[in-house]
Amino acid sequence: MVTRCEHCPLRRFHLFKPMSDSDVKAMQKFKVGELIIEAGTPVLSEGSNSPQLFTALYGMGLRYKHTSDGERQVVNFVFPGDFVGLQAGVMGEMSHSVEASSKMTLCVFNRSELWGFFKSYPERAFDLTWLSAVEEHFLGEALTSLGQRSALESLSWALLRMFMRCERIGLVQNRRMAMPFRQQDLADALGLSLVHTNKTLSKLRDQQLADWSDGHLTINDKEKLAAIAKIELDVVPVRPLM
Amino acid sequence: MVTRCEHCPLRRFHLFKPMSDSDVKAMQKFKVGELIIEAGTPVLSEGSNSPQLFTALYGMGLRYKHTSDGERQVVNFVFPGDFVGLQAGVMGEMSHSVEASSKMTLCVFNRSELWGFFKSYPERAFDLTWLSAVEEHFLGEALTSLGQRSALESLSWALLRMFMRCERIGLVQNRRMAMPFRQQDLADALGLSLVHTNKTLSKLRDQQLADWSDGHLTINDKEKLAAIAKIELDVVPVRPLM
DNA sequence: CGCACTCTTGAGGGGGCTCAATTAGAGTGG
DNA sequence: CCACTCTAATTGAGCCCCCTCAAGAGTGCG
Repeated sequence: MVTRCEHCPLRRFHLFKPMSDSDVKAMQKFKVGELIIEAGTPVLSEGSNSPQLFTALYGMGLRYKHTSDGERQVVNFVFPGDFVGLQAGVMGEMSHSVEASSKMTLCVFNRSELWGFFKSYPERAFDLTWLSAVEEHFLGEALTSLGQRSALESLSWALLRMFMRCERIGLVQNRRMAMPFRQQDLADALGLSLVHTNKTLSKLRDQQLADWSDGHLTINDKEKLAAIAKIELDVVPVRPLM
Repeated sequence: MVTRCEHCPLRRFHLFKPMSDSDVKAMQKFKVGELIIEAGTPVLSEGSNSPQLFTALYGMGLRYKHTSDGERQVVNFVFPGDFVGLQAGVMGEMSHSVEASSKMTLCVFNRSELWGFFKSYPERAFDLTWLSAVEEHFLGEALTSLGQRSALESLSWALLRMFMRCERIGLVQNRRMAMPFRQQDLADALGLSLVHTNKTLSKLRDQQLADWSDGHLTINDKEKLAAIAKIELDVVPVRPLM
């Protein structure tokens, strides 16, 4: 049972730029199916030349790279509405891997049709570039977080960012959301050791700022957390949905 | 005296994806002039909604963000051939600022024509997306560098990256190139303190690995430096030139 | 019940931070 | 031509945040 784009459950959220009817039709023509995978399954591999592109529909995952000494850097997290595989689509291969952290459903597109898609639907091509720019924006922010902030600040930033992203797509109920990642994932994202990540998370819990345990994140006071993270609360930019 | 795109001095370098005649004509129609600025001059400001987009033709600059506590994070460096302002073009505003570190010449494009450009030249639109993906790739690498590497490794990585980038566009002569940045710029890029950056640069100099002084960078043994930086030597990806 | 994975907590050491002072070079103006 | 200023690079001293090593506890699974 494949969801048709006109019934896409994500479209209604204001996080996404509104789509015209012709946008929706274009996507429906481009979409070739759905992929359902279990937690822990790889979606795309670094260096691979995948024939497919995806949009996350349900579930969460992470993007990561391997360094030559076997370490892992988590580049970003994947939430519903995120587009996956653009690099392979235009550059020919992925510079990072993507893997599911929970059970995921992804819309599948054929990479071979991407070029025709660009020609036929310039508005959507524009949106794809936009999306890429949003991604770049986010990485720039992550870089800043990593370069300038203490562990407490970095973790506050990361948790709050994820929380606010998920709020916008209806995944937060009662100030609580599912967070299927491991502490190691967040540590690898922020360049911290697992041990120190754990201790800092305890600190956030003790101070009642953010409680991440049992696979769920609870945030009661976003203002306080934002003050520590040194970010504004109103800055989840609107982005296109592909 | 404005350079016409068919005489663009950058096109001949293999760093860039070859351009077809129609590509060149498209760019010539899109280009509205050149901007020449002195070192220290801002090109684009964070949050600004610039009416113009640029491609660096000569000179170097840097991209940076300000954090709410007044610190500065250098996101990336700008070299000839880099496209500047894409974020403003698609998202409506820049998420970082760009400023010249040396005297620069930039090709100028009108942002208002970007949308028409996308419709008229889908190949070029595709290339723009590609470029954005390259940028994302680079930021991912930077994130890894910052998150996983020691100061010595990070600095080796950064210097070697810049050196190899400039080699590809003919700016290296006799293993030596102009490097108009300040130590503070590099420190802010890598999330290091100025003091420690300085001491680590001395170390690289003592070990005869990389000598950056008097505004010039000399690298004699790329292999050794690459070993420290933990990167391969053959990985400056081909990218489109806009 | 043993193995694997994740989270947790303690102890000790070092890489990179901050504070502070000096040197060198480039203007600028009297 | 020299005093004054400003910016960039340099070097020393002391300290702390975060790292590594190590061990233990909780949970799910074959």
